[in-house]
Amino acid sequence: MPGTKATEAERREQLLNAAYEVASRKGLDGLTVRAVAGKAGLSPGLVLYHFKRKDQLVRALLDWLLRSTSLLQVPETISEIDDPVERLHTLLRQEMDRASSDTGRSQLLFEYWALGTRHAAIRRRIEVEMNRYRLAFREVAEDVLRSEMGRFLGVTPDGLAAVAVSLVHGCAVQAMIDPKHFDIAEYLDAAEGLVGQIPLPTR
Amino acid sequence: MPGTKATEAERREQLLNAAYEVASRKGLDGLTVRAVAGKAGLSPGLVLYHFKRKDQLVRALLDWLLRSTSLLQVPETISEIDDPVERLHTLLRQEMDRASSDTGRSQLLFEYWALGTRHAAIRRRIEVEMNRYRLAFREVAEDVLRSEMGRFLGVTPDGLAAVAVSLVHGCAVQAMIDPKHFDIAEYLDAAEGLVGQIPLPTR
DNA sequence: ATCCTTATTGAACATCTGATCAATAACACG
DNA sequence: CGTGTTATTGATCAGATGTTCAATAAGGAT
Repeated sequence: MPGTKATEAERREQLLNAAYEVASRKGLDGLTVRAVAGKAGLSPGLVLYHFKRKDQLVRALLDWLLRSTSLLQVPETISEIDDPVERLHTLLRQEMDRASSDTGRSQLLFEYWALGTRHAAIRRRIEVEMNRYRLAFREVAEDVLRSEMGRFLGVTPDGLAAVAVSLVHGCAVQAMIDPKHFDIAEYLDAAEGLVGQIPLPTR
Repeated sequence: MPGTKATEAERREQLLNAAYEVASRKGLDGLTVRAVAGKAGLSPGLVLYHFKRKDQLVRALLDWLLRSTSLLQVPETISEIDDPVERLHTLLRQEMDRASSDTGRSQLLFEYWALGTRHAAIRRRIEVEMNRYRLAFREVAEDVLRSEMGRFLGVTPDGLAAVAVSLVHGCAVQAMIDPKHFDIAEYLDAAEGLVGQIPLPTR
């Protein structure tokens, strides 16, 4: 009674897509072997044939998530900007917009984040991603500090990068939990106003 | 075979204490009726006698958590500070220190936060707490903007307050997930350096 | 002492979960 | 066409979990 076969890669991808749909609707709690199988129109046994245990499916879904949105990409349009402060502004703006629009994916990543608190394997995966993210900001932060040495006394590139990361995460989280009281434009203005008080382009 | 009785309030408190111990060790996933009963040395049936359903226990534990650390308290030592910028600095420092030291409680709150994404009742509870928190910062933020009008163009009190909240949460989260790469002193300096570039007291 | 309310117990039930596995058919290959 | 490999199925198991409930005793009231 088996159905048509498929290559390992194809089936895994199909199952991961199903897993994402399930998890993004029902959360990580609702992510069950049977639910994934059902969503994919396949049998429960098959899910565990391709992912030996459930936690391997959960980890694979996290990898899939991170792969399908490599978290920070600095497009040429940004790296071409001359003024470092304005470059940081633009980068922050881009990331906050993305984080606060992509609510579905952000929610799921948020759940993984909380899960990482207890499960070392998940935590490690998130650590490296967070590092990658922070380092991308660090480069721009270095330029900012170099170009305006006197202004930021005692501020290190790492510190500034960590703060930038917080601003993005904080934006995503507040937009997720309490969208009504959260005005993203105001938030952006405040964030940019802090990181170098330069008359902003008309808004 | 029943054991000694207790008043409703006492038993609830005892069970909530047990629930906290279980949840802070095993996470919200590990928070099970039997585990709570076991930790309290009572029977599983009794847990559901006092909290009719499990999700009521979960909600009660969240209330208990929030009650036992009313999230932001502005002590007189802070409200007495004259300079608004320095007042904001001190408040930020206090909150970041607390958030990054109290890791156990912070972790649990973080899990509730993620849970709120899916469960409206939890989310609402967190919303009001987040509002309370943000409003406390808003007052100080207003003073800062009033005292240095020219410096922060286009920055509103709400925006600045939201950013301050992000800085605290971001600090807590980064300290939780990746304590190795997270230097809190650097982070503090960077955050303070942004919120008003004033020569810091020697560090 | 006796009664009555009720807090407490622990067994039992129903459900859901991850996991196992023998049976089966799809497919590649000779 | 025949044969062997293996992807697929679905029933099944074992364990955990939330919830119910009859039985029981504890403690206050009379």
